Amino acid sequence: MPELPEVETIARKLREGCGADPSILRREILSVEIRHPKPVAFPAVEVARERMRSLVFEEISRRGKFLVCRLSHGYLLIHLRMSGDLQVLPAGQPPRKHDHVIWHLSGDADLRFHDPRRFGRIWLVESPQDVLGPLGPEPLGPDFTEARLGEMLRARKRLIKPLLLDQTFLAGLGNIYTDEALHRARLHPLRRSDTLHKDEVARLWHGIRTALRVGIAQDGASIDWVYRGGNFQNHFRVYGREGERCKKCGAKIRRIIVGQRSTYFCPRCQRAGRKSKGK
DNA sequence: TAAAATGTTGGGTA
DNA sequence: ATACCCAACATTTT
Repeated sequence: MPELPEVETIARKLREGCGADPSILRREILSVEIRHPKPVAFPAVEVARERMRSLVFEEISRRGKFLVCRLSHGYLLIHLRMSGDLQVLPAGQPPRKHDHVIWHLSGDADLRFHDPRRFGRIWLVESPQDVLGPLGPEPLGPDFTEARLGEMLRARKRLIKPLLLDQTFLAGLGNIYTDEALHRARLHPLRRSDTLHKDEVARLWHGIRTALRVGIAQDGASIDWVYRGGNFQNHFRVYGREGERCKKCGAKIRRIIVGQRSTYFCPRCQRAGRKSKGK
């Protein structure tokens, strides 16, 4: 479920703790309980379990939609995909349905990977680049400039929405924040990437960064059956609002399918350019 | 009931 | 090589 702001929020909570939930930093992994092998992408399940034992969580960060845990040796990388979640619970609580991996930590705390759809994956690697290498730039990073975005867009001939969802193009946007960013930029989701003018590139750059920043400020979104405290769902301008009024112009929000994904936009604010579909 | 859900990947086509 | 389409993964919810 999570996109960049949700993963950022989870990383911060694991790092700093959250209310009664303690930080997992400096805690030692006493043992790892793998109740379902599916999420363990690398190395083999038993090897991963053995290697994690006695390691310590030294640093928690994020790259795109990946949670990056630097351990006292190597890195634990976690991708939550559609329905994954990470929670810290007091030791000794019985596992719940869909708790697939449980790290038993020093100080009587457990870290749990909970994932009903089981699309999520974890990796234990020496170098994070092995997994994170193909990712595009960080949209909130210092090297992602307006000029860089313009060059990136011009180098491709793709529809803008599927391109923004491509993690090798830009790391961290998902279906929600892409639609929100395009609305902020007043760009139609079917615009072709190499047709954007300079001011449109600037609007897109600001739209992407503002949507993500607001999402992070709201602790991410909590929708469907996963509630983890975020509030961004109450700030959606277009996502999930088919038939409702655009908060900017009052037109009815439309829903179309682009690249097999629901796509919400305002037909008045985000007018399609004449040559937007190419051909 | 059928459809849809914050994601990615692999296979096929042009 | 690039771009695009579809199916698949697995479960829950509306």
